[in-house]
Amino acid sequence: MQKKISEKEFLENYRVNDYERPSVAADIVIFTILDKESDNYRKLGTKSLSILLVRRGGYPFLGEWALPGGFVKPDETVGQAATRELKEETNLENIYLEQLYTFSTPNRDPRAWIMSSSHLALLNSDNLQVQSGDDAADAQWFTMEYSCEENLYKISFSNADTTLSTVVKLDIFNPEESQVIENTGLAFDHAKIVAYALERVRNKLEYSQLAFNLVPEKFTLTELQNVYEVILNETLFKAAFRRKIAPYIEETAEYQEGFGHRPSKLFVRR
Amino acid sequence: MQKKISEKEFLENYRVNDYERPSVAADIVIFTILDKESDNYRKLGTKSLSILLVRRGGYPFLGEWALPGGFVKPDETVGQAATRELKEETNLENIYLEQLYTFSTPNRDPRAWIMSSSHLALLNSDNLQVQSGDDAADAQWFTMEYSCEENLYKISFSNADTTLSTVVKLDIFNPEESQVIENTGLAFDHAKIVAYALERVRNKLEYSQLAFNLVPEKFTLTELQNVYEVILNETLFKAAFRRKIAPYIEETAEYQEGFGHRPSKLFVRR
DNA sequence: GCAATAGTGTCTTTTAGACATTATGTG
DNA sequence: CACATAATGTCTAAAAGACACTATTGC
Repeated sequence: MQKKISEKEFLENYRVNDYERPSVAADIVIFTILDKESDNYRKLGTKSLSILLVRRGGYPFLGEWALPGGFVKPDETVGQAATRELKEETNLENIYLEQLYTFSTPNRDPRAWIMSSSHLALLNSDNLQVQSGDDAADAQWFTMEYSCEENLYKISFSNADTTLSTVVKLDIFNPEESQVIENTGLAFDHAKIVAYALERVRNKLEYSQLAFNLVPEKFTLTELQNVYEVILNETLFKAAFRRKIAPYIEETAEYQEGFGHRPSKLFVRR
Repeated sequence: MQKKISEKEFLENYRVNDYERPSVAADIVIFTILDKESDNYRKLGTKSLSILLVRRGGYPFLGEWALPGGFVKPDETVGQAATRELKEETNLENIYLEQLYTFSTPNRDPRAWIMSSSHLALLNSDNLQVQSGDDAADAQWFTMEYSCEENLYKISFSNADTTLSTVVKLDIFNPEESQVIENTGLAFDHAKIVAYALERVRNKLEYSQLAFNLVPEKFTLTELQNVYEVILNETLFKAAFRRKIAPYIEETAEYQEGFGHRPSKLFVRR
């Protein structure tokens, strides 16, 4: 039957409505390393992994906190939608962005059949100087603390006035099958998405150069080491760390001065 | 405004048609290791990485070869859709399946706005004894050969009567932006998807236990080493290989006999 | 000078690379 | 018994782990 008509005719007669279609949203897990400045002029600040969340101003999950995101339009890819949302939230462009996973459990959104193509974005402290975008009325940075044993992620999120917490038994092969054991304040299935993003970052840190996206263009080796320590939740040996990253960095002639200790050399990514 | 109505009212009045929606398909890159038996009773067969492709019986891309797949239904996840398609194609269940990437370039399908949530499935030679499913009329195994230098993948696919080939400059951070430099016989953007699947398998082989999905439940260490060699496109040192995988295997009391050489012990995954 | 961090040296332990050697079933 | 593969031993080289030590700065 089909062979009797031309491809042109076929395409003109194609009826997209023969199949039910989902809405597709692009959601973004935006991580950065925030620095809590020290009161002691000698000491360095303490760093912490942080995430940008937006307060929901409408139903469903009114008043809870969600990942930034929005619906994908017909003239863009899911990645372009995420880039657009990122710009609207943070006013930033040229940010590291990678696709994470497409969450598609039929009832994950009470409104309708809505899939979430989730993304991971990493900002460095240079980026944070920039003010937030138009859509960011209720966007806030939360510092994260977590523990993870046998894929049981216990995560807490804190800002000046709020603390959220969640416990997720992550299924690393099939993140949608993860069990949300406890969850206070995170909307939708976003606890699963955040846990999976954290898992991804922890893993990729070890076999890729992801960490450079979380430090400024010029950075000290201690800053870079802090990124690893804060994400991996462990302290590393300085000498071993420097040996390991040596192939990926290049020293500059500049130094970071102004603290009560020996100035540190600034490096750039090779 | 929204605060004046209840969540129940909001959900009842939610109009999904306010936004345009794409169709979403689940496509599957199904890899296995095929064994070409040797004519010499002493010698072992030569293994090769292979992929299952289906010949398109309708427009668009009539007569070309495509990944198995189909549209996602409203009561299933993209993963469940992939599992269902896999069953229809191969008649197999409980197969290793992981989500690969969601391809969503607006014009990637000439019919309409159709995203592809692509998946990776791995079969072992036990699985291959099973006959193919109903939908598999034109499904065929192609053995693959490839080279890769600086993410330039040159891949050829061969079966008894056909050879396809493609050259893809893979963008590993953003696979949709990969350049298809040459492509004979693969439909849609499936060349990009296959190249990305191959990249994923090559990488994951090194830091995960993916390889065990490509050997039978009981396997010889040479079989397992062959999986690595065929996928990584390089020969490995036997002693070093065995040291490295020792923590992940457990020996059985059984041996594989019947060849003109010393029998090899059978192992299982730990 | 002291507190705090920067940067390096070095010893030990572990892991990986490269062969070489011994073992064994089947025609 | 010869062929082809199985399995292991061993020497060397490289990488990782664990500390200790020296170098600088601002107050």
